[in-house]
Amino acid sequence: MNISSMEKQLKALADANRLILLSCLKNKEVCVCDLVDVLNISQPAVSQHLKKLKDAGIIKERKVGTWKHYSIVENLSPVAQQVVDELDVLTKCDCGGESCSI
Amino acid sequence: MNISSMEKQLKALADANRLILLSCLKNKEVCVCDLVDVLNISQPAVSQHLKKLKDAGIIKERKVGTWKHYSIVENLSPVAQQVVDELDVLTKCDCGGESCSI
DNA sequence: AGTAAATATAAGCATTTGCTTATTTACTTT
DNA sequence: AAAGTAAATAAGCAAATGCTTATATTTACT
Repeated sequence: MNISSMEKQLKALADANRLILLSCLKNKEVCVCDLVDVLNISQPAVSQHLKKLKDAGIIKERKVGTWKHYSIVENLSPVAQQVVDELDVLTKCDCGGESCSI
Repeated sequence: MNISSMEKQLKALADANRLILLSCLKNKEVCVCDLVDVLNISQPAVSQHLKKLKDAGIIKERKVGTWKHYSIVENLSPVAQQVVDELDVLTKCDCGGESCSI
């Protein structure tokens, strides 16, 4: 990987809120509404974080009606994979509530 | 590793100039004067980048007279190690010139 | 068609970042 | 001691970042 695409991925990863989002997404698909509940920031802020992760090729989205389900891409770069591996799974955002039915 | 120390390391790594510095330091010790020649930025700017990498626990310094030699720490965190592994060695900054004798 | 819900985008603002030039510190050499 | 060199620190500034509120877009439901 060249320096500039590595920089882009690292910039996307170098934020506590985005790392928490990735902890939520580790091993599962989660919809935006549930991710919003995890962080104490507004819905647009979460949306902007997700966009940054998506633009860096770290997560992908799947549209399901009005909802959007995000998940970590399959073939992550070695660096991004290592970051995700180091994160603890955050079960706080497991689905099951009435708000969202994955 | 917890989220906040991981964030600090990633922030230190998420910059093209600092990645280039790490490419120079890969496998060897280099003095500041030679690192300054590699990047097209001022000496103080390089010094600030090195400080950020040092504060994140990624590089260390060794004082030799008036010079300071920097190198990558031995027991790098898994994430930082993966980043360094992905970088190509930059031979441009190999010592040998008259300015610095490591 | 009209309303509601989920998400994205736009605009604005405070903080952080990365650079610059100027200065300071520490060491070496004469 | 005085002068020179290597590196760090200080101060200041433009650009980038992360948040906010407001608005737009898309889909679902009645």
